[in-house]
Amino acid sequence: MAASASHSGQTCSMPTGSTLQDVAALAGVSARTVSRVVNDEGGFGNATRVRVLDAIEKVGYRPNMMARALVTRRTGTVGLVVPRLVDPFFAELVDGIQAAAKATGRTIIIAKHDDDPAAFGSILDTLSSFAVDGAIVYLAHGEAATVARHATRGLRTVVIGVEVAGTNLGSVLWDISRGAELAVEHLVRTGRTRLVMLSNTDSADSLFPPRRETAFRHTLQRAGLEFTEERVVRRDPSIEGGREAMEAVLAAGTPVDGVFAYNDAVAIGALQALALAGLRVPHDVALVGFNDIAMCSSLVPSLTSVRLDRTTIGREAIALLDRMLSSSDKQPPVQVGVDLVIRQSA
Amino acid sequence: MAASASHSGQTCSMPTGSTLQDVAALAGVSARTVSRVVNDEGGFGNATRVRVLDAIEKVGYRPNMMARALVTRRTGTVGLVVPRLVDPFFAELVDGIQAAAKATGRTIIIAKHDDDPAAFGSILDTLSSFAVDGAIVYLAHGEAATVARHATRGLRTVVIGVEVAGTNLGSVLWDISRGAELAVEHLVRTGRTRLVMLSNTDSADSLFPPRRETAFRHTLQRAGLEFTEERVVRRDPSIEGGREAMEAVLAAGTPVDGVFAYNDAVAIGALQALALAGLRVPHDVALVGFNDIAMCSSLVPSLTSVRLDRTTIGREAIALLDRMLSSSDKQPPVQVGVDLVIRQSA
DNA sequence: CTGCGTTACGTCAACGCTGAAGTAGACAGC
DNA sequence: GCTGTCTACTTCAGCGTTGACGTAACGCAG
Repeated sequence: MAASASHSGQTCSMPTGSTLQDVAALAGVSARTVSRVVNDEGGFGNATRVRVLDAIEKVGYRPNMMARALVTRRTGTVGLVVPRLVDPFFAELVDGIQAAAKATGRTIIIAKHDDDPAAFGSILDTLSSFAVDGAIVYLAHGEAATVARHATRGLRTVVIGVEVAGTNLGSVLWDISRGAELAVEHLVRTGRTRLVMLSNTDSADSLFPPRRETAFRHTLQRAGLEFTEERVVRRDPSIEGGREAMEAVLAAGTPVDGVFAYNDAVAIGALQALALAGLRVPHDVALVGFNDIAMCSSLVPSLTSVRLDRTTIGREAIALLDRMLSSSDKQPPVQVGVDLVIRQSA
Repeated sequence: MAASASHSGQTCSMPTGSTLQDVAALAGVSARTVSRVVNDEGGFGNATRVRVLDAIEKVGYRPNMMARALVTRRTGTVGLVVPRLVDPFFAELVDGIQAAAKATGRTIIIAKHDDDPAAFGSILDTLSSFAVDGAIVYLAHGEAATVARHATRGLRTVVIGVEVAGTNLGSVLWDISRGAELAVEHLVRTGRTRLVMLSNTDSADSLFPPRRETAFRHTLQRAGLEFTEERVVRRDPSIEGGREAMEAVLAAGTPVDGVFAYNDAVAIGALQALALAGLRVPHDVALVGFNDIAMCSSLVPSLTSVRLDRTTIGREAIALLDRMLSSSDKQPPVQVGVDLVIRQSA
């Protein structure tokens, strides 16, 4: 077949790309041999290799991943599930993971769940359908059970950010408590004594312990500074929330010369509120954010923040998934360090 | 086979999820019938449907997309290629497209090319390998030829943001010139007469015409305001670039009471520079951004900006791709409206 | 010249699914 | 009763690829 390839051999509309068969026919070998060359399995002569490679070039052959995946059960694809893409933290996280995946020749399928448990479940179903080699997920609230169930069914999964106990999930963790300590210690060390934390409303009732708040309290106490409940103000962890929280602190007349924000967005909001109130940062009030999103260095004043290195997280997550794919032993959680990036704001 | 399903029927390690065959055996019908039920093709009795659905539930069957795609040549997947994910504009664009895709039951594979032509090409190759139904791409500089070549090979492609002439690509466009006009007209209408544009260095030599700059010049002229070259300052289209550009304007002593920024990041930078210089926005200087990223409404003062509605763009891109998939006729470009969102800064 | 190992292939079946075509039974009309 | 039409199925092949296995040709030791 396809022997009608006349001199120019140009098949006009190539609706379904060419296959191993086409290449084989042109090169005068069997499809199996072409497959061997494509996958560099060895077991072919050099002359054959050259002929096959030529033919591949000529017909523009691209391996069909669907067919390959059907037989090998590996797609070279990793599902990545995050709550949101518009949040710079997650956008940068995705970026880091994708860079790491690229380095190991994997493709990433990104999905977002918007903290919707139903969406979360169906995303995992879809990923299974697509026969991803594994998944890296940042959990929706309380969806640990769902992800654990899928993992039991065979989806190798790395959870990032929290440890889910008693399952065969992998974990890549960072020490939020330590990060918060670093931030507060820095404020104390630079002479701030009237500290306030702008926290997340979720912290009050979250399934996860309010690690930043706990660290804030303990670090204050260790430093011999008084902790009172009015020194933690909780709002939505957004710019607006941060602005409101800071305004609330100022309106309440709480004396303040240092602020630890739940995340960088909150810190940005605080920066706005302080500017509106005519307070200078860091002269009057020092300010520390959390996450170290890219924008921190672009602010005026630039924002001191606790850094979670997304490149490292990505690399570790992919590496852990690799280990989980090549061995079914339970893999220990991976800790990624946090550090404080000191800029102008504190 | 698999008749060993004892009373509880629990297969412990389920490495390769169950198949149509497994369901068929349990329900006592042929695999083809199960397939019919799964795809709701009709041609089965109600009793059978219930039995099959039960069996599906029981064995936890999930269709294997690879196998299905191999036969049907449709994966229900769309490749989405953007330059960057960390840029809020693209993050929001991805969000909009993904929302639209979800509504039509599609899955999105996201890839980023970082304006690297080599990466761009290999991304398109990968997408072809994965047999995506189509692709939505935001071009890297000058990669129109690459995308056109892939389109010729059968990859249905929608290009967003620019029109690529003389090809079988679809386009979703927005009228940047009109957006720039709206912005500048607004500044003029509100009594600003000493306008400055903070532009992109690329504008000078880009393959794309510098539409914002042209519109700026023409709108000034139409309004009877003098245009001089010093009224356009070009820098990197980032926060830092915007800050530098604004500082350059102030340092040069160019009189200014209105600023049109290349994008919102530049506007944010300008906002910083103006604040540092003790100028109030909008009292002393009015400021308009471009794109209307989410953060515009969170700034202080909130930023007036030209809105490109990402939800609409996403919906139109997916709809256009749908049309391209169901008909091989050349589809006309789709225009998405732009408008000006007036906030505090102008 | 035989036996055995190695290299370089080819052949065949299978992955899980669906399109096409077939079949068995029920039911209607004349 | 015969034909035709419909419904509800079944059977079979094949999508493009790779794993398992077969085999022809060659080299080389004895």
